[in-house]
Amino acid sequence: MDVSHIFESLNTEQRNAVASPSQNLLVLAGAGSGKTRVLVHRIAWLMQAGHTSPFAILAVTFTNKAAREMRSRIESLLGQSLSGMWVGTFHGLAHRLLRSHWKEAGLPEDFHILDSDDQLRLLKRLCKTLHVDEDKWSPRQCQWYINSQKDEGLRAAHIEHLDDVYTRTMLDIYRAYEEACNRGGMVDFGEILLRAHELWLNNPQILDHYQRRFQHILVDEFQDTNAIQYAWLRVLTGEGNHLMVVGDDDQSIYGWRGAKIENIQKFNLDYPAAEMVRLEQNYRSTSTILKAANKLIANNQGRLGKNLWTDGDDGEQISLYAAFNEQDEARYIVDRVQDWFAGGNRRSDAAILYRSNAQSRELEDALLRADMPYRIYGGHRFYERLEVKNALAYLRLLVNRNDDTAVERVINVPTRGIGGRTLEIIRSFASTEGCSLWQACARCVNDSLLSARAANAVLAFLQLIDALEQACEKLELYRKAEHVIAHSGLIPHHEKEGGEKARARLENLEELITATNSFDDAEIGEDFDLTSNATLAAFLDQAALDAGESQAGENEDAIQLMTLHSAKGLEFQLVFLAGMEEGLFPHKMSMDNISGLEEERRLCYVGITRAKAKLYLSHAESRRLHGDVNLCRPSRFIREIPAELIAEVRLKSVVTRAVSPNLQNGSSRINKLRGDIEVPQTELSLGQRVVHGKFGEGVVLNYEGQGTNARVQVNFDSAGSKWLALSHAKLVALSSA
DNA sequence: AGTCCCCCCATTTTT
DNA sequence: TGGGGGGACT
Repeated sequence: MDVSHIFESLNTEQRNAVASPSQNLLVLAGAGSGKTRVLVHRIAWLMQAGHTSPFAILAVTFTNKAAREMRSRIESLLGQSLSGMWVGTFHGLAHRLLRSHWKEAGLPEDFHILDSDDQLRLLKRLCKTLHVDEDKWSPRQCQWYINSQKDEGLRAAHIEHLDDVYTRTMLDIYRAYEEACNRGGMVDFGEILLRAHELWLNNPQILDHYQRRFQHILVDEFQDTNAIQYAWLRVLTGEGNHLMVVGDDDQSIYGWRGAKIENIQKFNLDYPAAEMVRLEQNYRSTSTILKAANKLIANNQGRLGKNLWTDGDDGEQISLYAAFNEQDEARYIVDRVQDWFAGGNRRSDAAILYRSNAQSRELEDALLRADMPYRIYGGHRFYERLEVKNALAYLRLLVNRNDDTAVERVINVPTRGIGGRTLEIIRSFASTEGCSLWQACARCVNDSLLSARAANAVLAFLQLIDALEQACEKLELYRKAEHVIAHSGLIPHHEKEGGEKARARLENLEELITATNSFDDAEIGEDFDLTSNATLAAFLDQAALDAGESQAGENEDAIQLMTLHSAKGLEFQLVFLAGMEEGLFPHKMSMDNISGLEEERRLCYVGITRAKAKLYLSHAESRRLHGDVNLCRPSRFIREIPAELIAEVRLKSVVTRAVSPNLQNGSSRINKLRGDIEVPQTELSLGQRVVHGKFGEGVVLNYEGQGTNARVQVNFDSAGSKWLALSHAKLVALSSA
């Protein structure tokens, strides 16, 4: 068969990777080097040149979005549908295994998935029951502890009873949590991976089956795998399996949630004969941007090593703006975006990236003032919104009455007179009898364990769910959703909140119906009966495992705002890295140890390499944080970029920054370059008339503090009265004429 | 049961 | 500075 079309658009290294005969292959793919392309073409190559059946291929990604994109790109390259091929996230694939082999995995057939919100609610209740001192151990902390242990592949029983209070307390809760999950048939995200791993260890015949089946295993974003994901892969890859992993150690930015950069750095230790292919040619950015990225990341130790290059031009210099404060920074950025848009470009080709979400507010304000459409990524995901989760809980009860999480959630939403006291009776009945909350409800009503009023209310709830199920029995999935939302009382309940909030909630409920309507059961395969409970259950699983991409206003031409973390994998013509300040980026929580700092540096590397044509860096000399003003030094990352690549921006003109090697203090250099704005501070006195770069002219009203802490209050003619840090405000004294 | 107020907290986020 | 959660009060 002619397979030349698979190679046509590839460079030499990409071809080497795609057609590699090695059993184990590590593709070290720099940013913008065609990583997904190589994966997609490799699969096409396996199928067309190697006559590999799609059934023999397993492709793993981290997000559902990446999985969908990969599948559709392979399909369009091959011009055929790939229904037999397993393409999905670690969680999605592991979940699929558990559904097929629930018995061997020690799960009930109707087990359901606990998302992080459900998990937290459960932990809150457990902490109460166990009388854990909430001031010392927050449920959030427990959640973090349990999830990190599971990420490491550890169950409570595996952990040593160290003699410190922390471990002991956490273990008590972990054990109680495991027990509750087992009793209720609940599985959290970490548990999905853990069980899937154990499934193979405990059932050699099942493992053998999948090892035989998946001759070729491909993993994307390998630098993000955590211990349990890696262990799962290790077990799956037996004697004869072929493993290809693609990743970039320089883009590992999720160490804080368990990702092990060592997995990629030490790949050749576990797979000794592994071949390594480097993809270093970059098709995204200008040479200037790549040089900056290369130099920056060279400061990290223990890298596999890689040097990005391009055929293309140098492009524009990187612009650096030293803002007076965060407002000035935002204003500057918005001005640049307006110029860009006025120059005939699309707003959506520009992105503002920042380290922490709190930074978005100031930027939003400035964008709003400038009447510039914007879109913020992140925030609550669709399926995690309160109203959506409420509706899903009702739907879950149709499938499984014994879903305690769902009962807890909606037994009194909307309010039907089942208060804390009643619920407490039901809960304790359930735990002494070892039955589900639903069963406890029914028996408490029958055995008259509740007051007449409470009993009526509980009965009404039970009857409501039964009635909903009956009405839904023969309906298609989206009709079910429609009916449940309409008759659960959720609409008036959320309407009552009033205002914009209520409107948004009702819209989301509508959106949920749309989502059920377009739910594509192709992914589950065989079962096409849209009215079956199985279809509903499959939808609910998908809702738990998929963030729900749908975002409002997706088609509007808007500038993109997001954290550096969520920018990974994306690219934009124009990129702003805002808040390049010590303590913010690198963040103060991560800068006191080498590994934290190096991860921050990788994050910066990710940010820089998002830019195709033009990169702006900015930092504020003072920034309001948690209410009070902080003076900020420019980020060390700015200094790690060669000075000749950077053009410093001043208010009215652009000057090229002088090349001055190895200056220890970046800000002193900056001040030197701005010598013309600097002013001897002794000239200021009360009543003195001054001019400020941003606020214009004003009169000194007051001052306090000394040295670097000195502040002056100035009453500006147009901007009103402000307190300014004297060492940073760059006030120029005017003759008092 | 619902509202209001106070106190505490404050990186990054996917599944 | 501001949002969320918990407790107390109506």
